[in-house]
Amino acid sequence: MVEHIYVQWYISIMNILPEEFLKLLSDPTRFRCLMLLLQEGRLCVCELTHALDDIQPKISRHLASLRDAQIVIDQRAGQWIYYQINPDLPDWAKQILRYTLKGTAGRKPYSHDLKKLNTMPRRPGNKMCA
Amino acid sequence: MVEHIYVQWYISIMNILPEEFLKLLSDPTRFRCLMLLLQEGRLCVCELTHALDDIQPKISRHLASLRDAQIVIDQRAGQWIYYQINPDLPDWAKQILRYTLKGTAGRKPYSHDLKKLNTMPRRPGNKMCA
DNA sequence: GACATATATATGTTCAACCATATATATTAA
DNA sequence: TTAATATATATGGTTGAACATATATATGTC
Repeated sequence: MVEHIYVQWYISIMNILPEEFLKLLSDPTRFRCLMLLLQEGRLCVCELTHALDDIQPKISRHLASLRDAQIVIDQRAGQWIYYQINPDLPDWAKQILRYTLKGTAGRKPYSHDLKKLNTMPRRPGNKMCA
Repeated sequence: MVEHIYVQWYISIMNILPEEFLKLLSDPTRFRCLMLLLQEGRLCVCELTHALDDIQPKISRHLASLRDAQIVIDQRAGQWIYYQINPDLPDWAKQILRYTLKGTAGRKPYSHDLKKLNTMPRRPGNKMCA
């Protein structure tokens, strides 16, 4: 007699509200993380910390808010926790990310972030993470 | 010898930053206005005020911030000032608006806003504006 | 004057930044 | 195996700045 309460959970990911989605995208730190994840697929906290040249608690906190909203998902691999954009994101949300990435093309912090990531000395998986 | 300073102005509209664009979209009031403008093309302040069922200074102030960022443009017609989405917006920004609109389909405040607008008693252009 | 819109000021709330600390895993050595 | 240490990530708690709201008032048009 109470089963109907749980039905909603199966489509919970489809119910991300545009207002919530845009709110989370509107923070520069979160946005930069998402742009990198969109291009790289899968990054751990220390990689994002290095790429954005910022402090770890800050990055971790923003990733947590993205995870709470199910915009990203996390996955532990040993010592590292990898984040990636939720593949079950509704199409409209994926398209927004895709076009925002176009908007960042050749722009100030974004292209630099990607360069910084790719020149990171010891990427995780190889011994230690910087 | 100083002409090069002014060259930048001609492409100023193309230089809207994704971070600025998303920040402005992240406010519910501004976002609801934009969704209506996207569907209706051209609306005055009193129409938006009626549709969102909110107070005029609030709507006006948010429209001003959108205008300052050149996301919308305004045009006076008698006592009314009409707003519309800037047709010179870069493609990525237009696409974002297009897909956010999809995200609002059948959602709580948005579909109601459009109904409220279309059932507005005296739309401007016809005598008085409610 | 009546209506439409804009702006000024004050107030309230949200939220990001920061520091410190906690948890978890890995590594090394005894 | 256990202990000690290093690395990776997460979270509490506080502060301050940004910003949205509300009220009042100003400007502009008919």
